[in-house]
Amino acid sequence: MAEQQADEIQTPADRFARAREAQSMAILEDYVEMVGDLIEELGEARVADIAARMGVAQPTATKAIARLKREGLATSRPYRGVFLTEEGAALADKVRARHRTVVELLVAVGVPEEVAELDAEGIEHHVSEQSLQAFERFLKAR
Amino acid sequence: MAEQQADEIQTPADRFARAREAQSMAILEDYVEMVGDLIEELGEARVADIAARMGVAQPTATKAIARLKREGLATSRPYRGVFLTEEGAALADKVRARHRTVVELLVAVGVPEEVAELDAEGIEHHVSEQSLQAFERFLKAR
DNA sequence: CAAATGAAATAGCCTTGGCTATATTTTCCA
DNA sequence: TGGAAAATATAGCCAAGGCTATTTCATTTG
Repeated sequence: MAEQQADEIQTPADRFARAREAQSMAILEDYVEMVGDLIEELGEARVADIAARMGVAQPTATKAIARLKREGLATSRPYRGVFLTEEGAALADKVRARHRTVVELLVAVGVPEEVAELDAEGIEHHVSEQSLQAFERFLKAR
Repeated sequence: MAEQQADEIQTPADRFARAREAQSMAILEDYVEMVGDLIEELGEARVADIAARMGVAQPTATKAIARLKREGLATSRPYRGVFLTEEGAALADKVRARHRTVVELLVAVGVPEEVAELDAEGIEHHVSEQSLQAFERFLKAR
C-alpha cells in the first residue's frame, strides 16, 4: 500500500476525455451551488432568482433545473421553488468548499483577490480531489 | 496610477459569463495546440492523427478544423494536411507555455506530477493573464 | 371574486461538439 | 496503370446550453 498511483499511462486522449467529463459536470455544479446559496440567503430558490444570478434567461434556468431533477440533485413542482435532494445538498457543500480553497490557493501564490475570484469560477471544476488535498496541505503549511 | 483594479463590481452573473466565454475558447485552443504539436513532431498534421490524439472520432476533428479555419487560426485543403496561420501558431505557443506554467505551479504547491498533468488540461483555459503572471512570479521567487 | 400582474412553463430556434454510417478522393502497390 | 486500401469529407443524428416569444398558472388586489 505504499504506492497509490496507478501505473496506467495517460494518453493525451485520456486527458482530454477527462477534461470534457469535468466540463459536463461544471454547469450542474454551478446551478446546484446557486440553489443552495439562494435557499440559505432567501429561504427559497425561485427560478427567476436563479436565472438572474447565473446571468441567463429564465427558460435557460428552467431547463437547467430540469436536468438537475433528472440527475437526482433537485426537486421542484411546477410554479413552485426549487429544492435540493440530500445528494444535491452534499454536492453544493463540496462545491462551495472547493471554491473557497481554490480562491485561497490562488491568493496564496500571489493572485489578486478579485482576479482569484473570477478565475476560480472556471478553474474549480477541474481541480481533482488529489489536487484539492494538496492545496489544503499547502495552505496549512504556509 | 496607484490602483490598477477597475472599481466595477463583479456580480456572480459576470463571473459565470466569463467562465462560459473561456470555455468556448478552450476547445479551439486544444486543437490549435495539437496541430502545432503534430507539425513539430511529424512534420504535418493529418486529420486522423488529430482525431486520435484528441480522443474523438474523425468527423469530429474535421468539424473542429473547419471551425479553426473559420476563426482564421488554420488553413487546409480537402484531403490534405492542416496548417496553422501566423495567428494560430502564436496561439499555439501561448497555450503551450501556459500549460507548462500551470503544471509547474501545481507541482510547486504539492500536486503529484501525473495528477498535475491531468488537472492542468482543464484548468489552463481558465487561467487569466494576471494569474499566469502571478504563477510565474511565484515560481521564480521560490 | 374576478381581473390584472407576475412568475414559470412551453414552443421553437440556434450553435457547439459529440457520434455513426456512407460517400468520395488519394495513395500505393501488384 | 488500375484497383484495393486508406484517408478525408459529407450526411444526418443527438444532447446541452443558450436565446425570444408565447402560453399557462398563481397570487394579489380592486
